[in-house]
Amino acid sequence: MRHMRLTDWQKLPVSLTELCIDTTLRCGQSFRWRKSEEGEWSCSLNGRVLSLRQDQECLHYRAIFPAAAESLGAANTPLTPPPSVASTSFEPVLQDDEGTTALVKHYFNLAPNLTDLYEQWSSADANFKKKAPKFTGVRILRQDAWEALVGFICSSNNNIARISQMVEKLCIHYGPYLGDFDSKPYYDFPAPQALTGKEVEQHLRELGFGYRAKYLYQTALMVAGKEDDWLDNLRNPESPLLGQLAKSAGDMPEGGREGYRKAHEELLALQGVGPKVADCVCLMGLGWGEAVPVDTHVWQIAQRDYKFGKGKHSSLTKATYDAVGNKFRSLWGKEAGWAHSVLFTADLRAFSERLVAKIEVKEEFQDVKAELEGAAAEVETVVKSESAEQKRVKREFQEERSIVKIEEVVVKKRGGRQPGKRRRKA
DNA sequence: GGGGACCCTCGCGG
DNA sequence: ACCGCGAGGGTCC
Repeated sequence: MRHMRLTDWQKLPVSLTELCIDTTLRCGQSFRWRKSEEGEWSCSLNGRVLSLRQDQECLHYRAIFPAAAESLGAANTPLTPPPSVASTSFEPVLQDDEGTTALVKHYFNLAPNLTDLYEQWSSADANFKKKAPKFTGVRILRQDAWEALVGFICSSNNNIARISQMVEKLCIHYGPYLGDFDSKPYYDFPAPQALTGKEVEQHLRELGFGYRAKYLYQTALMVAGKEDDWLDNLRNPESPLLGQLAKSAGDMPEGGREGYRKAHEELLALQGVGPKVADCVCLMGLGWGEAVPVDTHVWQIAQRDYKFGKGKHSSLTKATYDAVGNKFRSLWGKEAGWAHSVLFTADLRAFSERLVAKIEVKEEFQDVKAELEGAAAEVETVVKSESAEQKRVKREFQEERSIVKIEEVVVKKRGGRQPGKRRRKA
């Protein structure tokens, strides 16, 4: 076991409309972030564990580093030396923190002004204008392309909870061990080479990956067999790797820029990568803002709000897929994929933060109950008038309820008042 | 280009 | 209580 070293909290001024990590880290972009009971988000990233909190004004962050970075991957890791010795053998704290600051700014893609972009998309599209206000601060992350590729190969015909578990298993079984913190082991994301062993496919099947086991193994083989920078060479030059210089990527035709189309096409050659997964990797891993992944959710949005689903585009064929992307690109422009993610998030069932936000403001359990009764009445009327939406609304409501229950537990733990009746046997 | 099959897990309705 | 069924950020053949 190797202990890890914790840096001090640092902060970056960011408003919640420019970045909301509670939304952004849960909306199915990355499947690795976890939120602790204390409300702290964490994820292993670039050889460290990054932790985050956010308040009205700032994003607060700190990192946990392996105690001896130079011995990473060594078979026989030496025991951690005593602190007096240890402090001299590491990089200086200042340097670590500098690196973490740059990583945070880079990973969260903080350069574009999201408020301005929302403004543009709203003036171009009444539907966006209607839906977006409850989902501000949804920002496309600049994830590692390989990690995005793996995550989205796992995503096919799957749900976010299971995808997250699968990705975690990959890190635990194949990722580099970073060290222990609070007597828990941490692992980074595995490189392609780590998944090329002959036994990998069978092992992943045993771990519950299903048919995606083969996709991951085959894709790892293919990527590992190419040049090391193959994937990163498909990046948008306007969105380069950390520390590299940005270059223009040209004007954008309806079908997207040349570099985007090239990247998309190359990715399609990989196992388990179809048009949707390729677009996810282009958008979230390679910095192509015009990539619009069309999945079942987006397809439903396109039918419900953008007049698809009839005539030539009655089913989601490849031609329809492209038409939906083109429609959104012509509507929202070069960052169409960013706008698409806002609407996608607004449609995600897992999102019930409207209620939770109210609870936090009120802080009173009785008020929450009143809120719930009111919500219940609302739901009933909706159900009566819109039978097509009946199931969806009901389920959404039930999920909101379950979140409220979690909040109740928190209130109780804090020594708040008891709920009284309605106690269930555990 | 359409339509199954595909791994697995969970929630729902009978 | 048990079971069949469909859906979950699709892709392959």
